[in-house]
Formats: sequence, C-alpha cells, structure tokens
Amino acid sequence: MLDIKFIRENKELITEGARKKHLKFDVEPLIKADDSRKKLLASIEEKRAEQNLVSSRLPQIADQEAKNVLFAEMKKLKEELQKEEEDLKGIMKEWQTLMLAVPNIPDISVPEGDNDESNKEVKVWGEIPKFDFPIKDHIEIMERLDLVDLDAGTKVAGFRGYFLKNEAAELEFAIWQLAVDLFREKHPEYSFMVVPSLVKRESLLGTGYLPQGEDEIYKTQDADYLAGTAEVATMSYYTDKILRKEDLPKKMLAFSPCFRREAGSYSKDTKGIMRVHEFYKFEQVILCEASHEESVKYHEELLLNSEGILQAMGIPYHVVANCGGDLGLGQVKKYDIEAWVPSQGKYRETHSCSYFHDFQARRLNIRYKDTEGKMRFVHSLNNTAIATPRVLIQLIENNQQADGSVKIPEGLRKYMGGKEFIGPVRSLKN
RNA sequence: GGAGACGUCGCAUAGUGGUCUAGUGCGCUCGCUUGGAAAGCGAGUAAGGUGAAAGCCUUCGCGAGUUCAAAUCUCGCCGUCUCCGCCA
Repeated sequence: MLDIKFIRENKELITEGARKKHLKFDVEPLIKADDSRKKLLASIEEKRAEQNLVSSRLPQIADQEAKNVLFAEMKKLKEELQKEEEDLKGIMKEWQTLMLAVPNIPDISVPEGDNDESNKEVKVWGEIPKFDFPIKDHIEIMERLDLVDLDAGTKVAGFRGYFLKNEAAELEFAIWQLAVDLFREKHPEYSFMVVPSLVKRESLLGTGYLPQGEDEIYKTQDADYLAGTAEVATMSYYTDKILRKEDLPKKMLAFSPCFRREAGSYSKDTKGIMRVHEFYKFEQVILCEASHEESVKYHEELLLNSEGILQAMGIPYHVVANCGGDLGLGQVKKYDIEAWVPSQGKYRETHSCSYFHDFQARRLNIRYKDTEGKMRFVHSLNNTAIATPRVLIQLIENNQQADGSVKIPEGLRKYMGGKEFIGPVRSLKN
C-alpha cells in the first residue's frame, strides 16, 4: 500500500510504474473515490461537531420546551448523519479495494521487460562442471540411489507429492544445519525463528500476497491460509508495533514449511522435485529505517548472505536483476539467484531477494520514531536463505559421478557423518 | 466441548449514561536541586485524519443497535484468563 497523498501528488509516477511492471492499473478511479471520500468526510465531521456541541450544552438547559426543540433538531441531524455514514461506508469499500491494487513503484535500475527472459545477469559465480560421461537428471540419479520416491509421493499426497529418503533426507537436515551454522558464525545479529505457516488472511493481505493471489494459496475450512513463505508470519509478527529506532535494523532468519498451490503452472516442471506443493525454507527478513539507501544496503547484504550458503556447498550460480514484468505488486526491486542445472543446461531459481520500501509496513502498520520524533513506517526486505528440496536438484546433478554415485560437497560432509559419496547404486527400478 | 470472568492512552489500574477534552500509579522525557548521582519537587508524556493556523473529527478489543447523548446499556463476533471435561 502506498500513501494516498503520495499517490495524488505522483499520478504519473504510479502510472509509469504500473507500465514498467506490465500491470493494468488506472489511477483515476482511485482519485475520484478519494475525492468523494474527502468531501463526505468533511461533511460528516461538521455534523458530528454540531452534535457534540449541542450534547455538551444540553444538561445545562433547564427549560423543557427548549430541550424538546433541540431533541427534535438533533434527531433530524442524526438521520442525515446516518445516511452520509452509510454512503461513506460504500465509498470506503471501493476506496480500499482500489488502494490495495496500487502497485509499488519499481526502482530506476530495474530492467525493462515482460517476463523472466528480460531479466539481466548481474553476477556469476562458480565453474559450470564439465562431464566426460552422459549425464542424468536429478530424478534418475535420485531414484537409482533410492533417494526419492515420486510414485509413493503421488499415491499418498497427490500431484507433485514426493518422499525424500535416506541420504536425501539427511542432505536436507545437513543443509539446514549448514545454514544455521553459517548464520551463527558470520551473521550473529540475525535472530532465529520458527514461525507459523497456518496464518490469517490479514497476514497475507499485509505482506501483499492477497487479494490478488487467492488462487496460489491453500485455504482451510476455518478460512485460514497456508503461507507460501515464512516471510508472511515473520513480517506479521510486527503488526501494529512501534519499534524503537535503536532496535533497527531487525534481522530475522525464519524457518517454516511452505505451501504453494502452483495454480497456473500445471505444465511447468511437472516431474521431480523442482516445483512441489510443500517444501521447507529458511527465510531472511529485515526491517530497517525508512531510507532508500538503507534498503539498498540491506538488499545487497541479503543477497551476499545467500550466496555464501551456495558457495559453501560449491554450487555454481548466477544472479539476475528481475525485470519490471517479473516483479510482484509491492516489490521495488528483486534479484533472483539461479543455480546451474546440468540436465537442463541452464540456471534455475533457488532464491528470491526483494525490497519493498514501506509498502508492507503500511499494510501491517509497523512503525518507529525517527530522530525528529516523527512516526515513520519501516522499510522491509526479504530473501530466501535456503529452500529445500529444490536446491537438491542442483546439488545432486552438479556432483554426479560416472558410476551413478553423488559426491557430497565438502561443506556438507561434517553434517553427513563425514560421508564423501552417496552410492553405490542401491536399487535399480527400471 | 461445557461454565464463568475479563478486554480502557507503553505497562498496571479507576471509571457502570452527560462533570471523561478518560483519572491515578509505574515507566519515559525535560527542568529544579547536586561536586556527581539517587531521592524529592515541578512540567510534559497515544495515534490517526483534516486544516495555513486556531481548531475540529476519530479511536476505551471489533461490529451492529438503543439514546438528544455510550468507555458505561443491549446483541453478535474476536481474543485472554480461570474452573470442569477430554487428550498427550
């Protein structure tokens, strides 16, 4: 959500921002609704002032005749007031709907473009491995080593279901442990959290996933939702809070299961563990002072933290600056980290790092007092620290060996009981 | 699941129809005092909207209602606590 005053004063900026994000948005209906809102509100407040004034004088009036006249007048005033309040309610509903649809303005450095093909590579790390044998994809490698059971996954959990088994399960635990250790050692200012996935609608509205993303999110019979990221609960933890300036920035590393319906992606990545309905993620969240420079500074920090985790596992990756059409409603700028998938011959997304300025903080009402004692909304940012099982694809494929075994990256071995390889082949299904 | 109690300005509490523009205590800020501090004394201490300003309006969990007038009365919802039941 943006400030209505800002919107009124910067119509061109908003329109230009929506264009860059390839969103259909017309600011005029909102301005019109706001005009009606202001006009009606002024009239209502005037009537209330009159009502309050008479009410405060009434007890001092002794003359019953005069009192009765006032009673009648007040009753009439009240009827008018009630009608206007009813009208305002209707206008406010429309106003709020329109306000929730206003996109945040993308940064000047965001590349132009409609979809991920226009994303711009900004960084490359690691050597793309060369194989002198025919490579396999993660599904084949994992099934041969009895690391995954996708048939059982489908049988038990349905489409996109999966069971991770044996060393794959161990690898997940190892990756989480690595992330925890890295943060504990290198970024001790981050507080660890385990946060709810089952959240209320307001939390998803507040973080900007609703109302426009209804199809993407699981909903329970109690009208709660299953969040697709720990960001939702971690941000909502601070709803309605007034933080002290000295406490900023707040840095969190939050773990949670994540649930995504993946509606509208039925033909994409239907095999394996690339795109699943249920996964686990450590998410970094930062709340900082309301300055663009601070946001940019921490945006880069979040990116480096995540790169550190991939580097510790020796997985080659690049970073792209997402183009306008690839940004969410509230995002100002976003980097994706994409790690190399040998069987596909391309980089695939493992991390998503974005900042929002005060877009989320306005919706969630998270504030602090600045140096002049003025209340301000905080800025918010977030980035994946590490998400499993998707990263197992890159981990396993890049480390596959000619005999079908998988070399465990050095950085993970101490969490795998010192083991260096997964293999030899345990079961040959096909 | 059943019964009861409660939800007030950062925290604690007062307030049961107009004198509440919400009192008091704690905390916090500033000042006096002091060599410095503590104590003491004094002053201040919510947010939002609107306006050039003075001011005006809103908010006592949320929503609806009664009334000329609601923190206060009625109804619904949400939340917290206590007891009982059930379960680990």
